[in-house]
Amino acid sequence: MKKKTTIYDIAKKLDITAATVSRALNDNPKISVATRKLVLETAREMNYEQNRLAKALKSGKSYNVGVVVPRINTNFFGSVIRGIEETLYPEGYHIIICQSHDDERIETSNINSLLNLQVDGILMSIPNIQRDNDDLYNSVLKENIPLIFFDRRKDINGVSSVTIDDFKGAYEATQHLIDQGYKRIAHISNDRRLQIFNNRYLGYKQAVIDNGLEFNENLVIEAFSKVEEGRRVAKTFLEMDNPPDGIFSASDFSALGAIKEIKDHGLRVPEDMGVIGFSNEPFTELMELSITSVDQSPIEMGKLAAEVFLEEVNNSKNIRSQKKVVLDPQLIIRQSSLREAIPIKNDQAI
Amino acid sequence: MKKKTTIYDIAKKLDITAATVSRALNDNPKISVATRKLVLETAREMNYEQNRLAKALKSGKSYNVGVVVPRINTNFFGSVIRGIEETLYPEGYHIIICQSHDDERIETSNINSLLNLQVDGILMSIPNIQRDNDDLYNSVLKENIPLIFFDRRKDINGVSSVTIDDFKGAYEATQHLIDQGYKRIAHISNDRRLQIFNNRYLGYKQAVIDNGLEFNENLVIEAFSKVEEGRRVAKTFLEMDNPPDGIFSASDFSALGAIKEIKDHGLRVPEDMGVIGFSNEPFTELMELSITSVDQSPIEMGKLAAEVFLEEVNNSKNIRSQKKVVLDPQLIIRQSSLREAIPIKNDQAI
DNA sequence: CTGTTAGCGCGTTCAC
DNA sequence: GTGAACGCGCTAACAG
Repeated sequence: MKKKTTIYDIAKKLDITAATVSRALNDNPKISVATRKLVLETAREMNYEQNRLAKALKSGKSYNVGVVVPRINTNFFGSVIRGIEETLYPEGYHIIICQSHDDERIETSNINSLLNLQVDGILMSIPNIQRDNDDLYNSVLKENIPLIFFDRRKDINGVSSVTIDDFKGAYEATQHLIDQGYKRIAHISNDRRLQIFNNRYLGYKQAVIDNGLEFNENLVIEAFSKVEEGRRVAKTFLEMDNPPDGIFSASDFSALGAIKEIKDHGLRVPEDMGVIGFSNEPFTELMELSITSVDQSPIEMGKLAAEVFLEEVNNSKNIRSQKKVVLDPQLIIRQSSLREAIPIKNDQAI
Repeated sequence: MKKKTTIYDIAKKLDITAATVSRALNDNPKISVATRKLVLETAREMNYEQNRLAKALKSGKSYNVGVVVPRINTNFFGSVIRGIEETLYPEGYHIIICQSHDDERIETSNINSLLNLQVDGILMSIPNIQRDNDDLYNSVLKENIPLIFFDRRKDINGVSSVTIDDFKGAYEATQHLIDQGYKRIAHISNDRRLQIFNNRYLGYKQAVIDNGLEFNENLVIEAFSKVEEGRRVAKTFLEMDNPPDGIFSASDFSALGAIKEIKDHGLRVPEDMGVIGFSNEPFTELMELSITSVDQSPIEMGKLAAEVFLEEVNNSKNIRSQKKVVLDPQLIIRQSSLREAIPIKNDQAI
């Protein structure tokens, strides 16, 4: 274990006191230019590096931020974290990752553990199935450390959030289907206790109503974000007496499942049925029949969440801001919803 | 800022000394059962939590491990990190993530930064394009903290690694193509200064030779792991006087590009040409024409890397182990290489 | 068994 | 401007 050089080492060498070295290193105004220069030079010579643990213990600020996500190996969360890391690393912060596995108890453990590490902030998406962890979130606020939700948020007094406008994304997707001539639009939903899914549902519903179409609750079925689930729901739709001719899904995976099922039933996409997913997962672009989807710009979302954190941590510590940043979703039009041979407006379509 | 209870608080309350409290909390043998019980109880009452920063400062052990990957938002790296986190979190460790962006200078910054945080170990994949950062890796070893490479490794004295057997994976993929009746197998390679790609190349080559086929260097072309790159290389292959009828690609993305290009040339996959990728990216399974690929079991790889770290950190600190764990790759046979209507042996195929 | 003391590395009073 | 002294929270060494 090679010993690191401390401020004492360089103090001894220069025959001054450690306090002076500390001041020189921290740009303290009351110090002579000469000694500062001297200290900085010898610090470099001796490969001095500040011990961040000691500083953290002393100051209470660790320059670490905690990030809690249900799981890390999905394109969406991975990309958000990427955005967070890229914004915070240049500012001297490090990212500590925890996975909640959509489990409230693990989430509680994660957050307590992060608090104990004296993280300077926590950025997170709440678990999928969660009843009431408000006390937990409030305990973070009580410690006066910024808490920021991204994507899967919840209304908590004092907690900022960065999301996309799910309502708008869903509305535009549904509108696009209607514009393409589909007359009877169904919706594959997901657990609507989560705001994001409820908002997508509401956006869909509003678009249907605004276009003078009949809103039918039977055309809305919840499903997990899985291919098989999409198949299951599509099967139900197809076996109806009066089946839909368009599907807006709150998930790309269930959208894909729906497409597979539709084809297996001998129908064509997009000729007979139009399908749109949500999230713009990489595979939606790669498919032979590319899938129209709503992009959530996750990297951007991560960057913004990080920026909100930086604002909160740098500004007045006492005023809880509770900022709400809402990103614009972007409909990426691809083959699965393009029945009409209209010119493609969106240059991001293939 | 609500003050946390420290061992002093509980010492004062019990009218004993902080050292005793510390001993009680740390299962020190020389302490009476009575006081231990008393301490533990009041600790719980007062919601005491050990300050890990103070402990780290004192002990030099932070219970943090650093993970450095080129980028986090890919299925492979995300899954490895997932495996690492799931293994280390129950042991009380936290994961600090850094992205090197395949840049040596950022990598250097990452590692120095992690050392400064006094991480107890560093788990990483080396950057794609890298000349010689051996000094950097050795500086980690000099501090006597475990360094473990996963996937993208390099031979460094004292550094353990967890990889899959790329040679074997490539060999089996190529063999499978030959077994399916393809006679002239080409290879889309990648930067072979990286061991993984060189080993895939060697495995391919050996399989070709072992089967008595002609090995032709012209049938090996390097490409980045991108769809367009796969198209480019496939185009070159198809325009040859004597084009190949099978392609083993070191990447799923270039394999997909190749398939798209082949189809655009009016040929069929797998009837006219067989294609196999590498990594078992999620999309390979989802495609309408599902793609045969080599699975690298990334989550397992992460778990093993974490276990190797735990061994090294728990065992004798002075002996550098340099363990080499090699995982078995698994060929996932799907449609893109299945010309013969043979029964599918692999139950993981669709 | 338990109390006392000291130190991990740093920043920050308070004097001078 | 600079030095001396202290404390962040915890643990290890030495007493007793």
